[in-house]
Amino acid sequence: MSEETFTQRVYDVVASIPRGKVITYGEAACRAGSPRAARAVGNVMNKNPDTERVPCHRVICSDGSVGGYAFGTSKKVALLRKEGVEIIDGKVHPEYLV
DNA sequence: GTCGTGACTAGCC
DNA sequence: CGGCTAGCCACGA
Repeated sequence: MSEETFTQRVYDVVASIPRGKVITYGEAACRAGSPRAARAVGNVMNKNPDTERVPCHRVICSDGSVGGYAFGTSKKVALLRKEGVEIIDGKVHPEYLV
């Protein structure tokens, strides 16, 4: 149970993000147990095999930019907007952060 | 055990 | 405001 790796932990954290909200890679990394592993989180998301189970599109950069997406940043933005997240100039409003 | 990789972050010019 | 550098972490080969 507690043998979960950082990767497994990230999936759980991202999956716990409420719809219509987003968090930064640093925040996800912090919840995963490594506040400095924002980059590692990105790696996990990129390898994320279950995008439907893990809404990796709800993870954005700390500066508000959408960041990247395995299916294309454009797709990520479209999904966020559908969830109710307002994005301007490619940047998500900080109030949407959980 | 070592190296390379990447959807990051913060600081500096 | 915009671009670049250096530092950071976890995973696979």
